[in-house]
Amino acid sequence: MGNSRVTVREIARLAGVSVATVSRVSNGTGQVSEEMRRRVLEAIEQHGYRPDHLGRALAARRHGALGLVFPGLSGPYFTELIQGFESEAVPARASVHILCTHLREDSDDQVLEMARRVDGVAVIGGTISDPALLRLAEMVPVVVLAGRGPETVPSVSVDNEPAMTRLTRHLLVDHGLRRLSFVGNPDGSPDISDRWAGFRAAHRELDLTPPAEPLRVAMQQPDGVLAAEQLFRDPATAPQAVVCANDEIALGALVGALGRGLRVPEDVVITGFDDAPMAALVSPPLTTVRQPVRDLAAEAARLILAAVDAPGAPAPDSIVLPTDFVVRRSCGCPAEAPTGGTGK
Amino acid sequence: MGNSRVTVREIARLAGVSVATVSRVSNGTGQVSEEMRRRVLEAIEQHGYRPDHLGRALAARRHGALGLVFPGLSGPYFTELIQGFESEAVPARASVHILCTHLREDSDDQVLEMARRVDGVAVIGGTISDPALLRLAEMVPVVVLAGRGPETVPSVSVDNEPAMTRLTRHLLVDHGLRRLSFVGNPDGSPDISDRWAGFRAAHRELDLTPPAEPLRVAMQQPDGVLAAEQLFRDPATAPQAVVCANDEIALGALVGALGRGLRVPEDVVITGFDDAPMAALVSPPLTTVRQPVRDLAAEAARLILAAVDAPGAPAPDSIVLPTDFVVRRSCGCPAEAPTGGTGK
DNA sequence: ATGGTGCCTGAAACCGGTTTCTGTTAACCG
DNA sequence: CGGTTAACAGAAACCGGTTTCAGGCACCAT
Repeated sequence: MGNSRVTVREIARLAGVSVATVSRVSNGTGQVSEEMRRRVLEAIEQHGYRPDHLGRALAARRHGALGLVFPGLSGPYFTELIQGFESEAVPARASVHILCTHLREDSDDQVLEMARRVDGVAVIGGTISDPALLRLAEMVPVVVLAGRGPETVPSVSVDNEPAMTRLTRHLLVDHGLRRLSFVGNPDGSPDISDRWAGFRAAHRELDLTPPAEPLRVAMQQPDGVLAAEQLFRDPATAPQAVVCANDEIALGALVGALGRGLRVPEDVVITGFDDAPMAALVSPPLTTVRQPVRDLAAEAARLILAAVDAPGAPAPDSIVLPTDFVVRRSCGCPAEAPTGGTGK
Repeated sequence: MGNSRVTVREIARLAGVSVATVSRVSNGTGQVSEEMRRRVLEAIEQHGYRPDHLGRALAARRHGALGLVFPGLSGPYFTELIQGFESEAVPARASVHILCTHLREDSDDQVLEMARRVDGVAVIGGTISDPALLRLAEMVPVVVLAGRGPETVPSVSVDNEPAMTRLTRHLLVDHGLRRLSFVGNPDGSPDISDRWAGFRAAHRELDLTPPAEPLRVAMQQPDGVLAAEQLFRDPATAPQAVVCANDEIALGALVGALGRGLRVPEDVVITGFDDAPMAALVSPPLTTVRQPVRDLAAEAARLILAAVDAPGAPAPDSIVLPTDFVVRRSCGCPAEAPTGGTGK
């Protein structure tokens, strides 16, 4: 029993019926008499028959799988994405394929290759080129997750730019800070690019000149530590506030700043983006922007699943989810102040 | 061009040859005359033919995919695992399916279902029941990653117990500490169970009584913060050293301790396990045990791929990789002392 | 001229399912 | 009682590949 080598024809022979009947019983489709059903179910039960996924997939011309493509895996942000995506895929009986391109030379080809094994793909913004994205979209439904693609490819993202503008404005206006540094690489992903744009927009609103360049580092805690080291090396050029592209960097920067004996927020203000679980737990707690990461990925999965089920339907509109500005102590506010959304 | 709807028969018709010849050309198998090959390649090129993965998989009775099963995704440890696994799978042209069971009721069934879509599976220790593991092993090659399964299922892990014994002995003997707390849930995974065992073994070696119970928390930074809160609430019962089951917890505990105004290592010693990138960057840097997480997963992937290629071969032996004891300042040592392996 | 040998080629079977289409049977109706 | 219809079963085609097997042909040695 439990032998996965047993096929429809085998069951059909044992139950003394045709393969069509076995298929009908095992799928609950069509009309089957009580007597036949009983005989078939008995044979299925007795030999532990389970229809082969490949045979079924070939006949249905459907893989029963969704792809998720990353540049690289790092930090709680990505694990949240995966789990949000999975939470929608699994109930839909679709398995999840993942691919980390590591921004290798052949990333585009790898993604195209993956597309031939799944029914739809979500690509993290900034992972592959736009032309590749378009070719991908010809093959299977695609959505860009956390970022934007070409006009015709739907995407799911948050209102990065206004959120970061609001945060930056808070530092400039409410705290009267002037020398701000932005830490993160705008070329690394559309998300960061938007946040950098929001950061500069807040400066221009107030007729201030934003820094010409961000401090380009990767997105993890260690990168934040290194950034702090660089920013605070020379007290003369040290910023009053470090606006980090995400919480991971901010947490690293905080550790780095405290490690150098600086007080936060008295000597330097530090802010993040994401509202990762640690953000509320460090001392001082991190002022940041909460974004619904899991929902973001779940929404992407839903979009793809819908497109798979309704082929030929027009590509859905892009979705922008709202964020919340979360004021805590690392910006210099006395305590957890009231928060408000930035969504329209 | 690029149309994925074109099939072997279509190409065969266009090139005026049989499907067998097309198949031979596209796979480079068998003997084909130069003239035929040219005609077929031309047709393939012209119509952008790429063999369908499902058809091919069905004929080969091989999915070209490997599964990776987690209890849940969290922290750098798991992202490292995924990337290590992928680094072996991708060159072998196998895609990677992931499944987070979240320790749900139907975890076992979900994993069994996954097994029908892949050629082999790696299961993180402690994710599913032993009976399920055995049934899984009847279906496809399986290895337990970071943990142990039933005798007959090969596993890949590190020498957790001796490594933790060595670290604990260092605290007890070299630093003369006595009141140690272990933070982590031994029931959560075999890895942690072994580390807890190693912790106690070090006490018994010295005729000391280890704590009866660990402080059971989950494995992420926030859990470490909460643990610190609990441990240091009452100064009378506060431990002299906090031995954490992994670096994430230790980092959280460190943040929590510093946040309460405690000095590390003067007031309390904190140690980790993993040697995550942050371990070396915090102040004080974390004394910990380095384990080759990526290699661990890569090794698991290699084992599975070998088993898939050589069906019927006896299950390989389990593998235990060595670790390194990394002494830094959080244990009270003055600076980065010489390190040494614990592997046999 | 004959038989043997290798190289190519294509028809057909196969992988394991689903689905269409045809045919049988029984029930129902006037 | 004859005719229509609905319910059901099975043969065969299909999904898109690979592989076996038999045959055709050129070349070589006898």
